[in-house]
Amino acid sequence: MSNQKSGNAELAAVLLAVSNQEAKVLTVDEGGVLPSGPLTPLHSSLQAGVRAWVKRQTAQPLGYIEQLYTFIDPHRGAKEGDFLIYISYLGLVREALEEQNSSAKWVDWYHFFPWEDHRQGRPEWIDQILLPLFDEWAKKGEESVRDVRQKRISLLWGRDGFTWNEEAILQRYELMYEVGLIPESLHYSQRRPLSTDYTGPLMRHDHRRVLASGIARLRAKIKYRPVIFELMPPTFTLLQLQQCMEAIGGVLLHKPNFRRMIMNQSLIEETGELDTTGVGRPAKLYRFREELMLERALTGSKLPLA
Amino acid sequence: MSNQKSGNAELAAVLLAVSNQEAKVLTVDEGGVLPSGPLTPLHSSLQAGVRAWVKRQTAQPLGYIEQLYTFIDPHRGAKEGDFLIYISYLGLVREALEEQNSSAKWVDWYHFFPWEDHRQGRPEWIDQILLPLFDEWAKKGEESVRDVRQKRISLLWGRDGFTWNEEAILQRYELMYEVGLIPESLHYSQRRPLSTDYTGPLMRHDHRRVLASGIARLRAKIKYRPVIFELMPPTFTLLQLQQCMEAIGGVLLHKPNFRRMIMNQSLIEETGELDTTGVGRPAKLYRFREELMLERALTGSKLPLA
DNA sequence: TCAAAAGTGTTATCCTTACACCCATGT
DNA sequence: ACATGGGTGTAAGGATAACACTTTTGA
Repeated sequence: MSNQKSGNAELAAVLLAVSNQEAKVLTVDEGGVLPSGPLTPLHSSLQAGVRAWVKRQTAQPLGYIEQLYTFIDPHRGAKEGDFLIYISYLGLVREALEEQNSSAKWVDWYHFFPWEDHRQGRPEWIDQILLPLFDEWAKKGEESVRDVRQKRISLLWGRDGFTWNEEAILQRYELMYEVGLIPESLHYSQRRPLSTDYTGPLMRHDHRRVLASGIARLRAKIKYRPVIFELMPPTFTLLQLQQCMEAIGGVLLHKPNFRRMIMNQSLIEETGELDTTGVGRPAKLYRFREELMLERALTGSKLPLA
Repeated sequence: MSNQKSGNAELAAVLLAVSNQEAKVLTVDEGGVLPSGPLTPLHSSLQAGVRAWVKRQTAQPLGYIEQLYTFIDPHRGAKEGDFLIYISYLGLVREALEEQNSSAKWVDWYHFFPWEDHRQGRPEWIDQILLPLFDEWAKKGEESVRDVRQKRISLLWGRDGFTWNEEAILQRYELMYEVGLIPESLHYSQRRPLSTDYTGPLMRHDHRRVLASGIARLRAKIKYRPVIFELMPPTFTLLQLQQCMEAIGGVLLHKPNFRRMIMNQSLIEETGELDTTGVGRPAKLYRFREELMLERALTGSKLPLA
C-alpha cells in the first residue's frame, strides 16, 4: 500500500573524541544539533558514504565508525505524508581540534548530560533535586505501575542497593524525558522548569537521544573491544589511558588494578620513551600493538569500567 | 546535491524460533528470501511498524524485537539512480507453528549455514574441504596480505590454537563470500562449485548475510541478556533450556555446570510440576521469573555458551 | 537389571578487588 | 622534605570448569 509516499534519508553522526580528560562531541549550530546531511547514493556502502561525508565536513580523519540506529521522523517530510529516515552513526576521532571554516564545535558531552559525570563523586543534586521529582511522578501513576516505576528509578539511578550503571545513560535520558523534566519532552513542565545546570540544554530533532545512544554504545563497547585506542594519541602513558576511560565512563577507576589489567592483556607495549612533562615520577610511554587488532576484534579485550 | 533522488525503504525481518532442538528461521518463497515488505509511515515508531506488519504476515505473536542493521541496495531502485534502503530487524518467536495461508515456512537455519552446527562435533569436511580452499586463496594473495589472511582463517575457523567462536558466524559467512565459495559471491567459481551440503543454498538480495547478522546478534546477546526465555514455552525443564541454548549456539554444553549457573542467577523458579513425558527420571518444570525482566534487562544475566 | 536422564559434591584454577606499600622526580 | 604521580606485592573471595558420583524413573 501507498508506494507513492517516499522516505528521504538523512545521516546523523555522533562523533566523539577525548582530549585531556574531557569527553567531547562534535556539534553544529551552537550545539543545537549533531552534524547531519542528506544521504546520497554515491557510495555502494553506507559506511563509505559516512566516511566521505565526515571528511568533507571536518578537519580530522575519522577512525572507527559503526552504525547506531535508524529511526523515522514523521514530521519532517517534504510533502504531507512524507517522512524522513534518519540513519545514525557513531564515529571515534583521535583528537578534538578546533574546526575552522564551519559552525562545527567540540563540546564536552557532560554539558548535555550533567548527571552522568561522577568523576568528582555522585552529584548531590541528583538525590536532592531529581529523585524527589521522579518519586512524585511514580506516586502520581496508577496503582499498578507505581512499583514498576519505583524499581525503574532505583535501578537507573543507583538507589536502594543498586549500583550506578554508566551504560544506562540512554534509559536515564528517556526517564527524564518521560517524566517531563527536560525541554525536549512533549509535556515539559513550563511552570517550574529545572535549571539547565541539571537538565542540560535542548538539542533539536531529538538529537540528544541519538547522542545518548552513541555514548551508551561506546561505554558498553569499550569494555570488550579495543576501541579506546581509536581515541588515544599514538603514544600515551597508563594514566592518560586510564583518564580517557574515566572521561568516557564518567566514573573513577582503581589505578593499580587498572594498570595490571591492561598489562595482562598485552594489548600495549613500551615505546622505551618516558613522559617527563608532568609533575612527579616520569611515566613510561606505551603504544597499542596494531598486530593484535585482527584477533582482538574477534576474541575481545577486557577493560574495566567501575 | 541530488535531492531529486529518493530512497524507498523496505523492512526485512529475521524471525527466529527454536522447537525441539531445531533452530529455525521464517522464510518465504521456498526459502529464497526473508520476509520483507515496504515501509509505510503509519506508525510513528519503526518498532511498532514491524510488529504490526509481522502480525499480518504470520500466525504467531512476535515477542522480543530489535533493530539489526540498515543498508542500501543500489541496484533495486524504481528508477535509474534510485536506491533501496533496507532496514533489518531481529524478532524472536516462541513457537515455530506451520504457516497456513502464505508461502512462509520455518526452516532449520543450519540448512543455510551447514558449517555452523557443531553439536555432533566439528564437521570433518570443514578441515578436509573448506580449509584447503581457504589456504589456497590465502597463498594466492599478494605477499603482504598472506599472513593476515592465514591469521584470519585460523581465528575464524578455530585452527592453530584458536578456539571456535560461535559468535563469528557473520565473519565466517563473509569469508566464504570473499573467497568465492558460495553462490552469492560475485566471483563464484562456476568451474568446480562446492556441493550445497557445504555451502548452503543461495538467498536472494543478500538475505543470507542479513540472516547471519541476526544469528550472530542472538548468539552474542543470549549470553548477557535474558532473551532465551523469549524462545521458550512458559514452562520447561532444565534440559530443554540447555538444548535451546545448544541449538542456538551450535555447540554442546556441560550439563552439571549449566544447571548450576542457571540456578545461581535465580532467573527461574520451580513450578512444582514434573515432566514425565520423556524417558529417564522425571525432570522438574521451571518458569522464568517475569518480575526480574526489568532489572535483568539492565544489570544483565549470565548464561554460558561453550 | 539396565539405560537414560536428573541431579549433587568437590576440587583446582583463574580472575577480580581491595589494601598496603615502595619508587622516582620536581619544587 | 614533601607532594605528586608511577609502580609492585599480596591475599581474600568469587566465578569457572572439570571430574566423579548418586538418584529416580520406564522398559
